[in-house]
Parts: sequence; C-alpha cells; structure tokens
Amino acid sequence: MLEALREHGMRITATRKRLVSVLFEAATPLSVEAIHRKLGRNTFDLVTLYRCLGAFEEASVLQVVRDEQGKALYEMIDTAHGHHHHVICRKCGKIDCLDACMIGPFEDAARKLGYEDLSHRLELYGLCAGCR
Amino acid sequence: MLEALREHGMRITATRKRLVSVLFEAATPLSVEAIHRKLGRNTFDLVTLYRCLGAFEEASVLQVVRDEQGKALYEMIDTAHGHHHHVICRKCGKIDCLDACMIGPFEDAARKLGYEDLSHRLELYGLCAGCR
DNA sequence: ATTGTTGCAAAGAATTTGCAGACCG
DNA sequence: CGGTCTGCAAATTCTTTGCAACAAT
Repeated sequence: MLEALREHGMRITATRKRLVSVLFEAATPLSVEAIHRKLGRNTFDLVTLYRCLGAFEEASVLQVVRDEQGKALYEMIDTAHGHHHHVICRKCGKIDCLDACMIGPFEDAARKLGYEDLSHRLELYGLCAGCR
Repeated sequence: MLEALREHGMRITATRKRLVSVLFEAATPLSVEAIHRKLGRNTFDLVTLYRCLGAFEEASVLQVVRDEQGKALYEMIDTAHGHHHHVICRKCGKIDCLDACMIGPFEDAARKLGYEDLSHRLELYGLCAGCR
C-alpha cells in the first residue's frame, strides 16, 4: 500500500507510515482534526497532515467522504472492498458502509445529457439506533 | 414563496427580495460568490448574504448542492419539480438536473443497519459535451 | 547528489460574531 | 413600538504558501 505512493514518485517516510497506520486502524472515515488528534497534536504538524492527505488523494490511495455540512472525512481505499457508500449518523457521527452501489441508471441519464468521465458522490444521513 | 419565510417568523425585506429574485432567475445552483456578484458586491453585504442563506435554508426554501470539492451551491427548492439530483461539469461548472431519484435500495440497506430519519446527498460529476 | 518532505511562521480564504442603527409589521 | 435585519469591524476557523533544514533513494 505504501508501494502505491512510491509508484507515484512519493517517498515513504516515518511520518507517512504513522499516518497510514492511523488511517488503517480507523474503521471509518476520519476528519482532519480526528486524524491530527490520533497522531498526537504536538508530534505531527497540521501542515504536514494537509500535505500528506493531499498527496495520498493524488495517489488514489485515499478517498474523501463528506458529512452533511460538507466537511471532508478521509478513508483509505480498500481495494478488497471496492467502491461503496456510507450512512452517517447526523448526531453522533457514526458511519457504516453500504456495500452495493446501484447508480447505473443515474450515470445513464447523465451520459444522455452529454457528460462523460463520470464520478459521483453519495452519502446517506440519518439517526443511528443508539441516537434515537 | 416569500410567504414561507413569513411563516417562519422571518421578515420580508427589500434585501431579501433581491436575493430571492437572483436565486429564482438562476437556472442552476449558485455559489456564495456567484450570488454576491449577481447582487452587486457593493450593494449587498456578504455577511448579510450568509445570514440570509442560513435563514432560507432553515425555512426549507433553499437547498444545498455541493461541488466535487465540497463547496456549497444554493438553489431554491422548486416544489413543482420535486426532489432531484445533478450532474456537474468538473471543468466549467455547468449543472444539469437528473429527474429520477432511485435511491430506495440504499435507504432500505441503511434502515436495516438501524438508521432512521434518512436523507441523502448525491451528485454526479463529469465533463460536459462542451468541455471535452 | 538529487529531489521530495517536514516544520515553523505567516499569508490567505471562508465563515461567524458583536453591536448599534435602520426597518418590518 | 418591539423584535428583526443590516452593515461594518473584527474575530475565528480552516487551508495554503514560502522557505530553510532534513531525509529518502
């Protein structure tokens, strides 16, 4: 996985290894602040964090999910699980994965309008069992 | 439509009327800057714009769409057209509406995980016919 | 040795808050 | 009139940039 970075001409540093392990151990997408907290605010510069996240996204090893307010949450792309979407609790922030992705019909409609090279973003929001 | 505001205890001012007409005349969702530009940067305070947009959203007369970078785009809720999604060109920002919303299966999956009171956000991104 | 990476300081952008005067109803 | 709304100034928060020292390959 770190190899993917190397293939994009990026270097594997101790700093990045720490970041990768935090992202790996997290079961769900994490906000920048959450990541920074887990890394230890004083041992990992926030600027470096932004730059690493940008680099990882660039290398396509990281994907961005957004909460209802549009804030970015980062998650390693697990090639084993493949493309999927999430349900996010709007009260406690809990996140679950939904496995199927059935947006084919939407993409067909978009292609009919002349769009190509399509991607999409879909998140569901709700109240989880524990927050009701 | 301005009535909806009144019903939420909000007042109808000349300022708000101007904002509503800008939003109405726009065929597609607009960013804060775009709205501010159309209103005339010097004749409408940006702070007031943020506050009005917040109030309109609160009153459920305005909905938020997000571009690929997560930036908010505002659109009046047209009760005639109902719930729909968009395709956004990632190069020129052109936006088209997709009429069908076939998100039922996703919601079923989320309910099975214990979530209720569901909402969702879905946007497609691509390159429009003119940008290829 | 070369080139990417990091931390610090500082700049910049986006959004919010406080407050006094103006305005709607 | 009473309660909102507005504009201005200023504070926050979030993110990016510049640069010199440092480290990976």
